[in-house]
Amino acid sequence: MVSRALNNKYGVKAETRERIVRTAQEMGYHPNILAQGLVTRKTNTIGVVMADISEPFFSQLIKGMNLVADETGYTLIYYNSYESLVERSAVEHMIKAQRVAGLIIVGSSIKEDKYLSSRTWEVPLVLVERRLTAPRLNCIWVDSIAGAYKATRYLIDQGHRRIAHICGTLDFQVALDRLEGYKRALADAGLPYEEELVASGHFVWQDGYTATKEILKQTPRCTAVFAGNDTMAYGALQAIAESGLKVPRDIAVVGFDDLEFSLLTNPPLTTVRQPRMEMGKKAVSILVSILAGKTEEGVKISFTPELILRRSA
Amino acid sequence: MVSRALNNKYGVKAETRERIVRTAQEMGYHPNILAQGLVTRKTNTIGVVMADISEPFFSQLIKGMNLVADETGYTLIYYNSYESLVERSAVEHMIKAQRVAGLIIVGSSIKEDKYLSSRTWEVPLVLVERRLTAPRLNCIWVDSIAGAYKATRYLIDQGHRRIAHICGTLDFQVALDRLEGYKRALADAGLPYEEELVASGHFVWQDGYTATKEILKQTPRCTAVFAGNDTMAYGALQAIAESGLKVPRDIAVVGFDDLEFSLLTNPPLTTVRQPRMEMGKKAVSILVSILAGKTEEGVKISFTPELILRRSA
DNA sequence: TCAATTTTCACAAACGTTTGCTGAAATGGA
DNA sequence: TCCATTTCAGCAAACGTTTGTGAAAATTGA
Repeated sequence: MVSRALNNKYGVKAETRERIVRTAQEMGYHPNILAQGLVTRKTNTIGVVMADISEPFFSQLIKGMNLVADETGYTLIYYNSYESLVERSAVEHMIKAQRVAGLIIVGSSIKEDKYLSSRTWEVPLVLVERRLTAPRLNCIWVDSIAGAYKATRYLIDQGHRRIAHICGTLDFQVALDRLEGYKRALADAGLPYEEELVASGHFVWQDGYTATKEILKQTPRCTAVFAGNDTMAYGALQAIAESGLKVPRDIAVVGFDDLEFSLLTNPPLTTVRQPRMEMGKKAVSILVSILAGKTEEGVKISFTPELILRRSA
Repeated sequence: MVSRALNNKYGVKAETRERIVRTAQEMGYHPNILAQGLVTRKTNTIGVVMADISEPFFSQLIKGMNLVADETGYTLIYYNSYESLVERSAVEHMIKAQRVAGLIIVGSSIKEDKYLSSRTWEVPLVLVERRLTAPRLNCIWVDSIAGAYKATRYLIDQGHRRIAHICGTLDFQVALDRLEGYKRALADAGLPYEEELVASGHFVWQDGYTATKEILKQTPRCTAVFAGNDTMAYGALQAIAESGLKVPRDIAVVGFDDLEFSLLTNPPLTTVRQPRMEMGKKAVSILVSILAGKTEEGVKISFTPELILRRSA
């Protein structure tokens, strides 16, 4: 019958199938996706949960996800969990009400770890920017420890001895990891870890700015700042400029992420690049592959970040 | 029965309804959205078509749309029409296959005008950044003519007499409008319109950069550049900096859009602000209102942009 | 108390697919 | 030619809702 013909199932002569497909085309037939979902008990919808879709960090990630979703015939729906804790209801909602086939959760807080790990979800979960050990959880992340190590090591190799670090919210694994990478690089170079050189922010411009202002008051002054992300590095650049100091002559600055705008700062920002579009693509393709039964759950993929040398360090 | 109780329909005693709702809650009941859509023949899905979701211009727009969609119980699905012409199939696809209840199309090219205007669509269409007269089409746009007029006028008032304009792709109404606003301001001030002071780009950084490099070669040199959007203004700033000239001392620069980064350029960019989040909110709320039958189709809403004075002009 | 009216409740059809099942037709081998 | 096997076609059930319809129950007015 028609359904079997269009879906390439058994029991239809090739010639008949072709005729059916052709006339369906002519009649402008499009299957009703709702009826399909209802009877097959699965949808072609993937839910994506992230903090705030408007943050520049996410744009390339989203683009990558959309690209692969288009190719594979899946539809993405986005949910903003502005405060991380709301994420819980977001997850339930997407699974229960929206009937998503799978879920991608970007950059959840470590506070959610038990929640995410403790149960087996009705649908496969892909965690981006997280590395959890729970066997059913699929994780994709950039090795932030290695990235931070590279950045710090580079500064040390350039002769810097007092290197400040503005780390992100420590509820997030990436912030912890970047701090860890910073510490290790220091330790490996035989440099002391000085508490007063580490400030904490929330990954936003304002915090990078304020933290840097504080750090600049210290004597002896640091000669380099490694920011936990590019946005805070922009704040650092601003604070340094206002202090009348020159980057990189007086102070070097290194960021993390390599946002598009980092090419355009003054001076262009040396930073650790995360392959954001690649990660987005990977997140969807892994999930699709799991949904198709081609891949076992429990995928763990780590990307290695790259230090991009520009003029700020 | 249960359905009527949960949906607040007639024929259910208040007390019974409450009991039903309560037990439904206890049982963790969530209605199957597909079955609902199937029988009511309508979905709670809104399709959004734009050129490229990863462009910074769209982020606030998306945020605003998501915000209102969440509130009103609608789900947004995004489609990137990388090349504008692909938009056609995108529109068909969303209506036919995805069964969207309505469609928001952001920044379509004027080449698509006949296509969009010529027929009455199965679902309501909201066009953002466009103003078309077709009676069934709902349009939301920023008055780019007024915005460009304000920007140019401001430069004139500051004493500039040779003002360059880098306009965007002239397939887009906003580019035409901004050029028009520029011309009108010139005319009103009794200044000549000089062709060689107008360059054309595609709204991207690189084009702003290249165009400015060219313009700077002219003698007498212009003393101000009005860019068709902020991204091209960033390119202009870069080109000017490389020429050894100072902004705003030697050349003033004004942009259009007021992207987040425009606060962080060197110097911070004077620009025409578009209320992007507001527009996103409005787009969805209008559409929802039309879908609910509360608003007649054919809505035309124009926002007035604001000139944000910073240090680049 | 009884009829008229209103409220409540349950049944069943319908939405547009997929898919198991059954019988018919075609094909192949002897 | 006939039986066994394979291929094909179509019927009907099921997915989980909404909603029209009609019966039963409750309420009202006289």
